[in-house]
Amino acid sequence: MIRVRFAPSPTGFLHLGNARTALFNYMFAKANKGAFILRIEDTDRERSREEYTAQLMEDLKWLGIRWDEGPDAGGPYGPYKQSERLHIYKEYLDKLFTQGAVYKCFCTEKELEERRQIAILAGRPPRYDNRCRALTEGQVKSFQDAGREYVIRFKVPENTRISFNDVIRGRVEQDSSLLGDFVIARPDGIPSFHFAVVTDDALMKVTHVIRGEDHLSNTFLHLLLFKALGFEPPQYAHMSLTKGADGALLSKRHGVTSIKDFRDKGYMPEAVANCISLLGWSAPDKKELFRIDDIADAFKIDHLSKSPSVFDLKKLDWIAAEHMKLLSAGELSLRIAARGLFMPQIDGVLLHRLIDDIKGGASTLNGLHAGITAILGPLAVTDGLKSRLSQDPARKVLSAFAEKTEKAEYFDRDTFDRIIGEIAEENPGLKKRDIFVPLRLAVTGTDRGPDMHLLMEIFGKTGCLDRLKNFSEKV
RNA sequence: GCCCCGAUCGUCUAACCUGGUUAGGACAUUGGCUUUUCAAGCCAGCAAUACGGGUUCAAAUCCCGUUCGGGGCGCCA
Repeated sequence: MIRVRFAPSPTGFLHLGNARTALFNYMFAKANKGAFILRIEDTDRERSREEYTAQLMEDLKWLGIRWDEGPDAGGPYGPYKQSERLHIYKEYLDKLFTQGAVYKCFCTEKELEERRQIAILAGRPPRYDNRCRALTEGQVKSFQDAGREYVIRFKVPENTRISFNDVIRGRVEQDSSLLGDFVIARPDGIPSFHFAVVTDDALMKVTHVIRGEDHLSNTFLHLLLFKALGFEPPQYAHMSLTKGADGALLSKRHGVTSIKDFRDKGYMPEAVANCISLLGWSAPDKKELFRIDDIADAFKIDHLSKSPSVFDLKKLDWIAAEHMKLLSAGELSLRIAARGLFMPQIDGVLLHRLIDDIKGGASTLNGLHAGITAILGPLAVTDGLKSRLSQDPARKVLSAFAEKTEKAEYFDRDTFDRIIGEIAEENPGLKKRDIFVPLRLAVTGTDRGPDMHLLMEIFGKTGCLDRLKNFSEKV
């Protein structure tokens, strides 16, 4: 049985890049009928916050990602929060001590930092120099007696070629001599990322670790730990990272990048998920528009690109508009209502026709809602509008239209067409656009929008005349 | 600095593994059509194998180097 996990640390909002990692893990699990585990990596006590865990889970669910095992769902290998697994790490840490695979390091952070700077200046790799590894028992004892704090470091074997077969990248290798002895437990006994990850992946029987390329170099350390602990390592798949338009890794300064941001803007979850799945991956049939759950079964992990990709908001807007078109007006108004946005009070059938007419032009629910209210809401007569309509032929068209409409007994589609036809006849020089644009401007305040027939139907005879009158009074 | 990874249109990508394509698609952009403006839709155009060697009858594809980009070298994850 294939088992994968997504292991975020609750130090902020779920980011587009992390969401993408979660999504690929989810799809991989689904495609292979495996299990998807959510594990919260909250060993950084200073930065981890409980509310971020809740937010993380909410964002994941919003995107349509469900997990089989996790802090809330439970599961056979829990607990799924690292802060609740401290006793487990302690057990394995003791084991490593017994084996002599680790040692106590009394270097202070300040010392370490100084030596790091010196190393960089001297052109040496800024890694730990392993000096506490050589401490005698007596030295260790006297340090401890003096009450000095210590961390636990793992003894990296010397001159060993570490290599593994990455599912996406193929063979990857490095010489262990380049690696310094790394910290696996802090003075308070809390494990470091490396130690917690390896222990948990092993104990949770994770078969495939799908994560960002930023962890590629860490994998060498993890492999060493797996070996020391006597566990079989999982398969690794390191995905390319996502960058902003400037080529730098996607971060807060690129603007809208957290899942919460997209949600707040009114993007629909299926569109966001669709869009980020296209970063570094393409569906076997080359389709670009889909719902994740519809294509997940065809997901192939080795189809992932090795090179980083740039997130393009324009493409998201297009995908989002396409998803908008796929939904019915009824569904769309439900979703808008669910956001706490109010719709103007007009006939439901007409409203739905209006939504169907303009939904393809919007990328977000907020945008769609704004479009609707802009059309139906009170008309703001701006100076720009005034200057465009206060001269002929616009002026003439408007007064002719008002006059004829006033006289008309009915105000339906045919009547409207007839009136337009008459105005055209009476003003031979005018193109149809010369008639429609002023009319649309006077009635809706904008030169773009849905079909005029629909608009006239929505406003009705009196509505139209009121709007025209309101306008002429202000000019 | 050292190590690891990568490189196809402006962007996302297909073709790479298993050498032979007019290097395909999508977004964006440009033009046209349609039209009840705009949008949408439809059609068309622009646009790429980073560079240099090698292997081969043949290289985007395999190999080496250069350049460029990213990541890592934390008591962050």
